[in-house]
Amino acid sequence: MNSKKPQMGAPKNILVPIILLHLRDINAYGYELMEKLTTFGVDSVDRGNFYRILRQLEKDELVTSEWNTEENGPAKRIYAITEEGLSYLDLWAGSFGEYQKLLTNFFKLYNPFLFPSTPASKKTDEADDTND
Amino acid sequence: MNSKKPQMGAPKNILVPIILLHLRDINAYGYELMEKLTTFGVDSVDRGNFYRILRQLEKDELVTSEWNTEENGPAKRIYAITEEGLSYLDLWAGSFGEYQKLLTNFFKLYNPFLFPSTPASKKTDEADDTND
DNA sequence: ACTTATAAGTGTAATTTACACCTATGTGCA
DNA sequence: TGCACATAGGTGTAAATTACACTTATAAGT
Repeated sequence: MNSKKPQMGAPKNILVPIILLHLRDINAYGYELMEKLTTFGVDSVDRGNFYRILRQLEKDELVTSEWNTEENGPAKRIYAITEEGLSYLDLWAGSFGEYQKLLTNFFKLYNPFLFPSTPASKKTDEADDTND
Repeated sequence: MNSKKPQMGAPKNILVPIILLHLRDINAYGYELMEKLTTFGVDSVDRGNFYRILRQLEKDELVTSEWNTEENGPAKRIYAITEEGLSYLDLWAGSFGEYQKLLTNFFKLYNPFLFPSTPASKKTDEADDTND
């Protein structure tokens, strides 16, 4: 059994469901996954942490892995999702609705007039990444 | 200056923007805020942590506080949002778009057919808390 | 006086994350 | 050959965050 269920309120580690989601489609190794996540929208994944997450997922039996020494270069540890992993993914996606409700509430209160269901009239435009 | 800006990737403490959002409308004390958050959709706020967050917000000058000893019962520490707090709130709400994009990507990949604009056919139903 | 509800706060262990570093393989090249 | 470099996986550990339990204090009801 997995020792940690997706406890809502705030998604502590969104990397986990994203990793599982990618593994649902294709088996992949860590380095490969990190690249995919970057194109997916995750900015700067910490490599050290990432590998540790993968090992933890394997401990929790949400994924399995085996070495691939066929190709050139360093050996790759190929990960595959398990049935349990698929269940976890569904569970997460389902219970995530709670969090989404919270966010909907937030934006309703934040700006009751410009509700983000019509992103046409976003006053922030594209230049909103002005974080110092 | 605030020592911590809303660093995207994953909202570590969604309580902060929610607190500020409520304080934008009305000045309130901690206990009161906690009740509001519960109705808002936040499940089980840890009291200890909550008060500590408020003090931290004050240190960061996103809010100010003063004692109210007028009314009966224990003295209340009334919080009010500052200009900096308002700025922070806007900054958070703006940069949160990145995270939302991530979530949109997730659900696009999770189920390309049933996009979560129609949550009618959720197969997980309500009875999904069958964890250990 | 004692109990309960409200209000704010502290102590601290566990968890999570960030940052830096380490091992190892293969390729290119000088 | 020997060195730098890119890939691939991994560890150590301090900082940050969170969860859980506990404490102080005021007022109301009995």
